Amino acid sequence: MAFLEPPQPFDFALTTERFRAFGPDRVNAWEDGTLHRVVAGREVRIAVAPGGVDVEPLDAETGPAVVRLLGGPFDLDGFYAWAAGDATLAPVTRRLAGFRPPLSLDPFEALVGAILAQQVSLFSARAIGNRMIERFGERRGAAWAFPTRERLAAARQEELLAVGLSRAKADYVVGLARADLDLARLAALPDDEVKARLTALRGIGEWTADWFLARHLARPHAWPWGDLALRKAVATFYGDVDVRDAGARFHPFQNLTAHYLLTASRVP
DNA sequence: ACCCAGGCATTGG
DNA sequence: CCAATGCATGGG
Repeated sequence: MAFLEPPQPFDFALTTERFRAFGPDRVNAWEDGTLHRVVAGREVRIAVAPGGVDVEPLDAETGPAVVRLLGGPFDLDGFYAWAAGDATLAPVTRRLAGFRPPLSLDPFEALVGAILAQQVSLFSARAIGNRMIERFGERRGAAWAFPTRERLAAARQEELLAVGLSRAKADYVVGLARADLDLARLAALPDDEVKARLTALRGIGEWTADWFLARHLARPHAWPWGDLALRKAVATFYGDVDVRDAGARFHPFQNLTAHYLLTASRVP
């Protein structure tokens, strides 16, 4: 096992909590305290180590991917300094010190995962997603590679219904897979342009686009104000406020604020 | 048997 | 701009 130090501060248990919170995850598989994840076709194992993580195999391809997976790009120091001025957020950041919101490594995976999570509970979405991954993805050790865009572009609606998608979501997923849109190039565009390109697709609304900005592109200002769980979390911490407007209060750390409020409402 | 859960498109005001 | 409606599944 090779040692890798993500940006500090860093807390492995808090950062990986999301991979365990909603039932088993075939793509980010948790087994015996180790996170298993397929990167570029190979299984990578990630375990806690003093001051960082042990990664196997660690090379020029897996290292940067693992850092992103563990939320490396987020500016926690800046966030904590800013949050110290907010009487509600300050204790939350102290309690969750070192929590880095995990990032989706692949844009197609991020969008399909968000589509599956629309409207239903995350436990339900996870169960359906796991069945979809087992049918259309490929196993590599303890983890599964998420189904490729090409594979889902060729999927028949009936196959997707069989793993539990609604007819509408089956159409959304196949439509996205077949769409004439280079998902990797979205990373070069500003937030509102990314949202415009994505919401032009059937089945992708503002909520889905906001989570794509937040969890795949790590955009600091992403604020998924329509999210039901975020609405509850904001109500818990700030009372009866307009969640959409409240985003301005958290500028320029809306994304980290959303993740910290959500995790704080989940983790004792 | 209900009811709700980290939405969206469609239809009709 | 806003309200109502159907959607498929998992967990309580």
